[in-house]
Amino acid sequence: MPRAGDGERNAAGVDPEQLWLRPAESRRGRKPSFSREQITETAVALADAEGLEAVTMRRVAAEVGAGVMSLYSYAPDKETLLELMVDHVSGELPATDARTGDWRADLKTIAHLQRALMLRHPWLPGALATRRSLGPHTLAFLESVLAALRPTGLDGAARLEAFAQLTAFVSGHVSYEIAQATAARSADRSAAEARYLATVAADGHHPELAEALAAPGRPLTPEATFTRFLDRLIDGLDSD
Amino acid sequence: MPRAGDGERNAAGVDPEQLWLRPAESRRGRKPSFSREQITETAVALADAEGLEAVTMRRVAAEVGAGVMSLYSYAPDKETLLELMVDHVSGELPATDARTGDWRADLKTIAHLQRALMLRHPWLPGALATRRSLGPHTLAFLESVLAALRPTGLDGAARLEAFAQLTAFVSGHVSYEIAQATAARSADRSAAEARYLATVAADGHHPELAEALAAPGRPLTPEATFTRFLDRLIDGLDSD
DNA sequence: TCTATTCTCGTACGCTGTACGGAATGAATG
DNA sequence: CATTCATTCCGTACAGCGTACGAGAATAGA
Repeated sequence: MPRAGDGERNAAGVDPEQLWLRPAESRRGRKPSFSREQITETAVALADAEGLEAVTMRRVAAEVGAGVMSLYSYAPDKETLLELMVDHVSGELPATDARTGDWRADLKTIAHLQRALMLRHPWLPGALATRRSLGPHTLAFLESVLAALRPTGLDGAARLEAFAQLTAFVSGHVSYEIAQATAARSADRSAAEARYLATVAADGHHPELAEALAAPGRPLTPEATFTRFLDRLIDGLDSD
Repeated sequence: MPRAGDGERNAAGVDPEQLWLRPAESRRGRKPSFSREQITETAVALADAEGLEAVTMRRVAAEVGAGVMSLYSYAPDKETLLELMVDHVSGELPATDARTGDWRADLKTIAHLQRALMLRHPWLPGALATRRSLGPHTLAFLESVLAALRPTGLDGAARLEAFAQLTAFVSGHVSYEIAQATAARSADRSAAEARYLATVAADGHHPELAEALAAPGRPLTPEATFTRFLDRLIDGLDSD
């Protein structure tokens, strides 16, 4: 399972049974004007376009064309809405049940798909850092990763841990990748930072930093770096 | 450098030159009643005791015995205060300049120190997920890791990236570790979750999940898992 | 003593998530 | 058909957040 908490006090959230196991058999009462799907999709689109911090209840409601408090008929709180968003985009991951016979290759393929998903939804690593989803799409993905991990010979707990570790790795890498890209894009900020680092490097107390900054080497593509670290991680997965 | 951003709109922060390069030569004017150090330490203590979300400007001010707005004489905004906190605790990392001659062992030692730091300050992974510090302690630590990485033969950019990747890995792992521990501690929540997962596992569509949950295997200590993944990552560091 | 400078902090504003409760809706019941 | 009652819709309100503003207090140099 993906990680959660991150040192904050346990965010708790809502009972997963209540959240995910609802055939929704409301016979009586007023007909819903919106749908959970619709609201979730709107929130996802908003996060894609303007970042996770643009996703406020008021903003989502406005975008959907509903009153703010109407959202609370579809999700008990904002935290839950975020879980719905995470699970929703997880549905974009194809259920690659076609195993090639080489589990390492399979896992690498999966990780690259996960990376692509996170690049498509740059808010996803940030959202995953503080919560996890146990929704149907997430569980389907978990299921397929567990299947891919079967040939490793790892036991149950270890397979679950490997899944968490891989997700955390991809998430961490994409975070870094995005940070680099946006830093390069906002010129002022990164220029000030570069000047500051140059100052520090020139003080004589940071020779290693000075050299690392001076000799950048061939610029690796993020993709290449990702692949390299990923391969290390996966290749060593079944040892001991 | 550690990661930042996490898909959120660039939090920006404040010019690092303004922040970190200040001999503070105020001759005239009223004497400060507090100090940046004091405020930072208070905030760290608060986060240690009650989590990162307890660190509000009002709360820190109250704890310090100052008015809320007085904090803004010492840090231009909350984001900066968090950077100060991150750099402050980074000062607890010993500058292990004693290299053993085995760079892999050196890096593993460093990573274990980092993990211990994060376990001591459980809010740190969460804080690191959205920002990074370029303060003196952080840079000193960076310097020592770069030195340890020198024998790998990686070029400048690759060494910086390796540092970021290692930090992200440790951070990710400790997040997971903490989440597991706190989940186990809050009985209600994890019981509901276990029941839900059991339901899902029983639906026939998640055989892998069912088996992974059923056959937990010997319970690995977090420490052991950490070491195992860390070793994989570091052992493969110089290949390409 | 006067003046320039700096720190202190009460008040206030706009933002957040969401509790509450009344109005609207519509299926089930009498 | 009238009534009941579950359900959804949502305006209002509240506590809490980060922080802009500016008035007052303190201090060093002139």
